[in-house]
Amino acid sequence: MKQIFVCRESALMPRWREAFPDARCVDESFALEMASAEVQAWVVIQGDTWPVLVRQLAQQGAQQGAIVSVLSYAPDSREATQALEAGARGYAHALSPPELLSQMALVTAHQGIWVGPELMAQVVGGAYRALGGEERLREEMLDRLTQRERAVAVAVAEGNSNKAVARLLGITERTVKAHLGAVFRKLEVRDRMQLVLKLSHQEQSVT
Amino acid sequence: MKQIFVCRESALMPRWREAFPDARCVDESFALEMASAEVQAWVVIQGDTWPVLVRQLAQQGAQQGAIVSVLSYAPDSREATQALEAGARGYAHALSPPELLSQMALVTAHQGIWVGPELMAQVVGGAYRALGGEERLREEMLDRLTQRERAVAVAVAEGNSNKAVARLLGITERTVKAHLGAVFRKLEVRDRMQLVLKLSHQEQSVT
DNA sequence: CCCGGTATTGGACCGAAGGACAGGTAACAG
DNA sequence: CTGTTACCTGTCCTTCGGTCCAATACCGGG
Repeated sequence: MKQIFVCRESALMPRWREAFPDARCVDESFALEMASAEVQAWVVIQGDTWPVLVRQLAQQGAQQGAIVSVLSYAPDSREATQALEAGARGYAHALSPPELLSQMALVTAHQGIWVGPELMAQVVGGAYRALGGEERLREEMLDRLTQRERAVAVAVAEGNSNKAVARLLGITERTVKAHLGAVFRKLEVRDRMQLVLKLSHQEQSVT
Repeated sequence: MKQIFVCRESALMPRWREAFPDARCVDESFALEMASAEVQAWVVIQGDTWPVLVRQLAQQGAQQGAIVSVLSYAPDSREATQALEAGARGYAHALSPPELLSQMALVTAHQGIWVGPELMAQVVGGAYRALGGEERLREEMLDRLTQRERAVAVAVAEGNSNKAVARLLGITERTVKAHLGAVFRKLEVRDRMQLVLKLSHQEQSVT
């Protein structure tokens, strides 16, 4: 398995050499020429055209292209998904220690995906929500409430004021407050803000 | 690295034994007892409570739990994301060949994710839409604001009170209100509720 | 029949939120 | 120099949100 880094010679980090002593450093066009299933390519992010390169490297022609991993100096979940979506099998910080790079190489060479636990959580979380998984969590929350409380909670979570909810349900604003109080206790939130955040997606930051 | 299959003895497939001759077959409660970082657990999907089991196995107490892989007789992308979201590191067809299972074990043991190319494409696709699509809209909103307004807006959208935002940014609560007022005008929302809904996802119901 | 949960409402109280009005500085374009 | 814009602060004032302490009524299980 040949290792090649796609970047300028000057941008090559010593730790990469450390991880793969036999690695070569090539430019984009040359990388495309030698892309094959026997090659592991490491693309260092610069500019915004890297997804194109990754895509080309990963699916050379009809069959299996190179095994592509993306290295970023400022990793984030959006970039990670973008990389995976383009066909990369690995995504990590460009300054990751050599041992980690070796591990990535091992994993990706065996049809695995390597992304790093915290980023993976976000990537998967995104997919989970996108595929309707969040509905289940939402239901799980809501079924701990009574009918009325549920109705109030949903209405509030849609951005309605207490008064508006009262009109909607044909009850007093006072009663809305009572139900809402119960909802707060049961779902363990402080106020309607936290409720909205809890019911929409799970990423509230406790102050 | 110990291999354990979580299923009834009768449900154990010969090919699993082939892949891991030393594997044990245990029930759920026993699996939970012996879950640790040195254990690789294979959960065979049956019923609809498996995500709970996976979650418990994967994050045993505070630290690292077992390495969990999920085997399904009817794999699909929703189930795959659900598995990953629950903390599983692998997801494959229950009738996968022994070599593939070994490969999965290798990959997952090294912090990798193994899902299978075609399913991975769908999972990532979902994440891409979820993270990419919404982010763009969100950015579009925010770049109509000044630096300070943006900072206030996101802080509020995370559920912070005016006072908390003031502390966070090192300014007066009054100033927070001023910026927030500007944000409301520019984004055409009535209050912080609508702001949260507008910035988190696009589904506010105008009353 | 009593107890507990649900649904409803009342009043009072206090803090948070948001608007109105009025200032201040600093930077920058015309 | 003047007008504009971002940024920061202040004082009122009103409304909204949330909690505490009540009360009444229904309904089902022990």
